[in-house]
Formats: sequence, C-alpha cells, structure tokens
Amino acid sequence: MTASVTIGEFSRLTHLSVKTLHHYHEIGLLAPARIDPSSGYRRYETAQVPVAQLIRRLRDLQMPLAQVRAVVEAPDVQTRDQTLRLHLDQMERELAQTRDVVASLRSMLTLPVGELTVEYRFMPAFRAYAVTDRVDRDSIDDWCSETFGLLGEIAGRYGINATAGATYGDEFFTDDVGEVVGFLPVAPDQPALERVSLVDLPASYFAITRHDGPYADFDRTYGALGSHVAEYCEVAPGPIRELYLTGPGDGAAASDFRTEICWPIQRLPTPKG
Amino acid sequence: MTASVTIGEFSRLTHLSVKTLHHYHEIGLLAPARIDPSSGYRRYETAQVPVAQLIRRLRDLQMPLAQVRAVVEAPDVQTRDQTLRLHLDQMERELAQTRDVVASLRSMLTLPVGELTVEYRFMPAFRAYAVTDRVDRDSIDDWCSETFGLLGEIAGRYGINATAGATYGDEFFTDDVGEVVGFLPVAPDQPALERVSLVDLPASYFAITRHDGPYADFDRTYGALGSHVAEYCEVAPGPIRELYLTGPGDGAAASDFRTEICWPIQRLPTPKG
DNA sequence: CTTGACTCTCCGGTAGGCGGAGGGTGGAGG
DNA sequence: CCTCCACCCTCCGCCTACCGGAGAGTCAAG
Repeated sequence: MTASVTIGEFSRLTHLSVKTLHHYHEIGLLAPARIDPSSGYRRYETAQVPVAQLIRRLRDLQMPLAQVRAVVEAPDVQTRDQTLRLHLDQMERELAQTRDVVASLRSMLTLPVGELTVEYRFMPAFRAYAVTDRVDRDSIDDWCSETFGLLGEIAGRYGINATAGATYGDEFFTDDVGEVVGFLPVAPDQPALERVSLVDLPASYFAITRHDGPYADFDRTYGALGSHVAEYCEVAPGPIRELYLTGPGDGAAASDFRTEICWPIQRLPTPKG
Repeated sequence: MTASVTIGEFSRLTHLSVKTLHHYHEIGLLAPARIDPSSGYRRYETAQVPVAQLIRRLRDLQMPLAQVRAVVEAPDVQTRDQTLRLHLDQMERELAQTRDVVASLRSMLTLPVGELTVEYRFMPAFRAYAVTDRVDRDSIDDWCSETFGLLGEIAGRYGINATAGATYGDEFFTDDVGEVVGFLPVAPDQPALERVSLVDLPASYFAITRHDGPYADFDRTYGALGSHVAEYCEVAPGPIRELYLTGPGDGAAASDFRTEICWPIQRLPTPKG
C-alpha cells in the first residue's frame, strides 16, 4: 500500500525542496515516518505525500506555517475544512483588495495629482452614539462595515439624520493598530442604548478636505492634507476624523464615495505665512 | 512650498512607521532631506511625501524593495511608468493564478481523490522540433504559452499532426528552476528550422497516467503517480515527460485539458510485488 | 530646571527558508 | 573488496523587511 522513500525521492514526489523538508521536520510539522538509527537518514512513506502536498498548496497561498499546522493537525475533517474555508474566504477578500490597489495605482499613473482644496472649520463639541475599539489595520474594512451597519440601523430606527464619521488615533497609522471610534452624532438629550455607547466629542479647529473616490486612495489625500497642515498650520493633538458624506451604506459606487478628512489644528492659520 | 518635519511627523503623513523610515534611510531608498549635524535628528520635507507614498503602495503590493528602488530611481517618468505597468501586469497574472489555486483547493475539499489508472508503455526514440531553456518555475506559464504557440504555428505551417509535449528535469521541481524542453515530434527526415532545434528523444519505459483538468492540480497527480512508481516500479533517471493531448492551444476550457504524465522507469514492473 | 515626549544608535529577533562547509553513507562498477 | 559518486547528515550563517527594546541624547513646555 505504501513505500518508504529517501528524502530526495520524497522531495521529487512532493515538489518540496530537501531544505524545506528538513525545516518541516525540525519544527515538527511533517516528520519522516522513521529515521534510520545508525545513519540518521530520514525515511518518508508515500502515504505522507498527500499531507505534504496540502502543506505545499497552503504555503503557495502564503499561509503562515502556524496556520498550516492548525489545518493539518486538525482533529477531524470538519474542523480542518472549516479552518481552510475561512482562510480561503480571507484570501479572496485580500485578492479583491489587491486588485483595488493595483487599479488605483494604475489610475495614479495616468491621472495627474488633483488640486487640493482645504477648508478650515471650527467644529463644536457634540454628542454621538459611538463604537470604540482597538482595531488592527488589516481588519479595518470588516470593522467599519460592521460598525456602520449597526450605526446605520440605529439611525434608521430612531430617525436620526446625521452624517456618521470616525476618529483614528495616531497609533492606528504609525503602529498599524490603534483606537478607532465610529460615531453617529445625536441630540444632547438622546437616550442611552445597549449596543453603542454615548460619547461627547471635543470641539476643535480642523483643516478639512474632501476625498472623492474609493478608500484605497485615502493615503494620497492624507499625505496632501498633512503636508498642507505641516506648512500652514499648527497641528493639534487628538485623533483625525473622517466624515462619511457618501459611503457604501448609501448604495453608491466606490468612485462616488465622498469623505471629509479632518485634521485637528490649534487655530485658524494666519493668512500668508 | 514645502515644510521641514521630524521623522515622527513624516511618519504620520506617510503612514510609514519610524522604524521603516530608519530602514529606508539606512539602505538609501528614502533619505531625509537633511540631518541636523549636532543632534543627528532627521528632517524630512513635505515634498518627499508623494515619494514615500509611492513606496508604501508598492510595498503594499509586496513589491521587493529592490524593485521599488528601481521604480523610484527611474531616470524619467516614462521608464518608471513602464516598469510599474509591467509589475502591475505581473501582479494581475499572479492574482489570477492565486484564484485558481484557491478554487482548486476548494474543489479538493469537496471532491474525493479519484482513482489512479496507471499504464506502462515503452516509448521508442523519436525526433522532434524542440525548444530548450532553463526555466524558472514562476515563469513556466509564460514560457509554455510562448513555446507551444511557436510549435503550434510550425505544426500548422508544415502540416505536422503530432501531440506536443515537454520534458522537465528533476532540478525544475527540486530547485524551482531547471531545464525544460518543449517538443513536437516529427518524421526522422524532417528538415532543420531556424527558430527551433531538432533533437532526438531517447527511448524508455514509462509509467503513464492521464491528468484531466487544469494545470493547477498537477501536483496531486504527480504525487499519486510518483507514489505508485515508488511502490511498484524501479525509477529510471531522466526527465519526466508531459504529453499535451488537449491543451489551451485546442481552444478547450481548463477543465477539459487532458495531459499524460510519463514517469521514466527501468522496466515493466513484475506483476504482483 | 525638570519633565515628558521624541529621537538617536545598536543589538537581537522574526519567518521561512537557501547556500555552503565538513563529514558520514549506500550502492554500483571495477 | 575497494573505490567512486551521489546522496545524506548537521551546523552555521545569510537573506528580506522590518519590529522591539536598551541606553542615551534632545527639545520644548511649564
């Protein structure tokens, strides 16, 4: 039913390099069926080929070895397939995202840098329903769709007609993980709810510009606005705000999204610097 | 027009971490505009933001820093955009490929392992038009479409009615790069041509199985056939052959591809081992 | 003058291996 | 039986693209 082969033969059967097999043995992911006690030679069984191939495929998909291990060591087929399916879904989302970045980079090649229109605005303090979390940058899309799904639902139920927004702490950008607050402005006498908290956002001056288009292009607008602020304003501490004038919740296409990006500043800049 | 900022501010403008900026400085990819001689503090210019953002985007697409450097240091915009467009095309091909692997992995989850039908056959020596190259595994798809495009064209022009194939040296699988020979069998008196060489393929016994479906699933059939050979046959040296019974050149869908995989063996196996 | 936020350099570690040195094995041919 | 060569072993360092932290210097506000 099954034959014993040397590491070189096994390498040919699985298309994994000898070095890789050594590595997988060392970390205990794929140990040879037995080891010759005198020579130390590894002997693999042909029955191990399918496992090795599964590992190879998962690695081809950039799955980290830790996750690969979770898959191949899954106690039963159901668990294994479930884990796998999750990763595949994940992969497909990332693929779509990469496609977006590629597309936006392409458009960046053909389209010139647009003019930047910056508006200075004082935003008074206001109360809002809010969802606060420490969010990882990789999962911000999921988090947003969940959060603004919830806030949108609440807005509909209570007849709140306000523009939702979010604040992003500095660490979110610099450390790729930080505090994010999704908010929906409400009247000061709005009652508390279970699923969202009630917060007061502080007043501040802001340098504001509108970003038109998909979120994949945000970095350019951020950079342009940030450069502008660095040149003409005094930066104030506190998180950056985004106001989602038109977003996915409005059933618009990504190219029709409208977002205001609000950079906190100390005061209105003096005309001419 | 431009303002000088500290590394921390620059980090916020570009969403690159301070550590990353240090790194880019060290390798000379993105040096600060100037360095304070007394304190050693880096000072960046806001004019550097777009470059930094380009780098960030390219890194998001997994582009190695060496290539990123080639792009940002391109002498003119034409060169740069050309390099970039090439990489983006490349990316999109890889994306498509990844999608295929994901799809095949999904089907692997649902479909059982098929029966393996192995046939033993003696293949006499024959002459063929051939294209021989040292091919990298990453570029095998491109190489094949080019090679078999050429061979197909020649077959059409000279009225050759034979099944094209290829041989793959061991190193192609074990080292991810090796000699590949695309061939088109011809009569022994076939005249030489300019664009392809004329080679004689040696006779050998083979263990042969037919792989039905897209090439992304090859590894399973390879593993199954290889395991079979390891159990029942004596492996012979020499490259593995593939015969493309039905392939992309025949206008078929990937699921209708038919390929014979031929594993060289010493002799016909003795019935019952 | 202190405090706290920033910044500097240097060292070490991470994943997932690759490449090579130095030395032991195994089977085939002579 | 010997020798040869291909194969195998372990160990060490290197690779990319950074991250984390230590220890020390710097800057601006209070």
